[in-house]
Amino acid sequence: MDADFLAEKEDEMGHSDAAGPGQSGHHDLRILNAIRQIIRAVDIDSRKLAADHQITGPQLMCLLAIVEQDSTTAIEAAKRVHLSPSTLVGVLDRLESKGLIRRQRSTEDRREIRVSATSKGKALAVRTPFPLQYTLARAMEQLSLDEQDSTAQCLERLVDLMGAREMDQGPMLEIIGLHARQREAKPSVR
Amino acid sequence: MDADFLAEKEDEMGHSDAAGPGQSGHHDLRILNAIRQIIRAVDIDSRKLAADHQITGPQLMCLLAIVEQDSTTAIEAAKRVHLSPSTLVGVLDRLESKGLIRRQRSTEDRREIRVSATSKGKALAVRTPFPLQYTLARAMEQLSLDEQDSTAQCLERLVDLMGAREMDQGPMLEIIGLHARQREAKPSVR
DNA sequence: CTGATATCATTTGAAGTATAATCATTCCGG
DNA sequence: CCGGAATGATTATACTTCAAATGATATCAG
Repeated sequence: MDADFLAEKEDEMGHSDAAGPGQSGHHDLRILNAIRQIIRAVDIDSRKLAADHQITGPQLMCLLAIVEQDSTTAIEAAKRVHLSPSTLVGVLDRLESKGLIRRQRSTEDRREIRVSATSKGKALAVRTPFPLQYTLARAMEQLSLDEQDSTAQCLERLVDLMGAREMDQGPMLEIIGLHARQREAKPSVR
Repeated sequence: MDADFLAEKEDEMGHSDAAGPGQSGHHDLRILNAIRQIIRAVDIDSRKLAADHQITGPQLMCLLAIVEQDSTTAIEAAKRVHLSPSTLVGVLDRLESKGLIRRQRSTEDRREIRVSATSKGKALAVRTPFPLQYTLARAMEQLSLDEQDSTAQCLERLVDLMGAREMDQGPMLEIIGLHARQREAKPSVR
């Protein structure tokens, strides 16, 4: 499989799980590789969604979050869709220029911008299918419900593990830790 | 979990999420949501990698693919790293401007550009761990080998189902012995 | 040989994404 | 009340990513 051409290098570097000589060390790289391909597929499909419905995946996600709440602030919406505020601004710009949302400066706290969906935006939100991109949807069709569930769990756990880490520690600390690991070839068993 | 705010809407609005009979329900949405968070985490980590090693994740992936082949064309490299040609050009531009790779017009077929790593590029490729981003690496550390494997299988199956693989059944062999070549610092250009 | 077609690399244009810096406003301690 | 810290939104900058259009070259049919 494709990941192998990188996995080999990993072994040489003495990275993680040195448990299996020559074999077991490349799970993480396999995963990264798979993720990159999934990223690409999702991105490509988002473009198709855009061609069909004049709205991209991320835009639809944001619009749905806004419709759902009737009115929110940018920061609040950003948290909801797991995007940074600055990213969200760009998405909101595009949604606004399409007339799907509205921005109004809050009267109480003039720093805030209240964001709400226009009737056009609400209509689109109702009419447009979920931002589940086509290829992913097709892939899901081929899985049993149990498999879908386990796939979801698998990914969600990954998200948990990644997210939980990030909150608890200073970024510098974790980087230093990783550097140390490079040299030690420390067994990465939990 | 965060995916709920969308799953809820689904029920409410009677959306049947392309995957078929209503009850396959939120699995796919959970998955899409998880994927988006993973995308974000990988992206954020790529920035940390860049801060530490002056090279981003995608750039390093491309550089590794180039180093490994000694010399290749843009199209060939693109297939190898699962990127579109137009995407690759940008990455190559940055690698070239950092002096890590070299571009030379092929003499036999003047349409082609032979891409090869400079000694500086090779050195960096050997020295830099691998493009496994930090947060993902940490997440992996917390999983048993079995869990890592099942996670990898899970993602790879998804990739397979999505058909993201059909594009590249290219030659991914003769990779063994990559580091041997790297260590020898053999400059031979075949 | 010539014109049509295919292939390779690149450019163009657009979107998504992040961090860091900036601007405006609010809040709060003295 | 005032000045600095905190907060919300945005801008600036940079990178990744794609499809579509372009330019240069090769290949092939006639």
